[in-house]
Amino acid sequence: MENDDDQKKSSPSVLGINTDQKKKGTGGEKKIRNPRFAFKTRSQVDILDDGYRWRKYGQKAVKNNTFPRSYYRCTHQGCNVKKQVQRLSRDDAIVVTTYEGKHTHPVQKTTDNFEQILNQMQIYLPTN
DNA sequence: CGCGTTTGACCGGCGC
DNA sequence: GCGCCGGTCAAACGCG
Repeated sequence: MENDDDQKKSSPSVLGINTDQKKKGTGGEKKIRNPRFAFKTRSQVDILDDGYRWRKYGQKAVKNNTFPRSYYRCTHQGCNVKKQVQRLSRDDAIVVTTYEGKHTHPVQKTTDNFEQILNQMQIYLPTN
């Protein structure tokens, strides 16, 4: 078998993905940047339905925090938006939701409840 | 049946 | 040069 490479994993060849994750180019520079903004919400659950569908792709513990952080990604065609949810170690009742990227599709669910959540959430603009 | 979720393992970059 | 950390992906399973 060919094992040449047995190395496993690897290869994302077929995926072809892309996105732009990091790439450095030579200068080219893309115009697009990933807008990042975070929300501080007071909730007991990290799953806040903002009207979009999210798929969890990982969970890792954070330093300085006894609670783990959850990574979510938007499952829309052409919508490469990423979202991360983290709980404050000091206030387990506070949930911080960070959105990265911009949605290319409009929301059709508009959860009214979400509107109420906005009422409790505070906006955080990274020192960006 | 399809989708979403979970866990483990791997990779790259950086520091010293 | 090496080790460490963070971050992401893959596969498999269960549910409605």
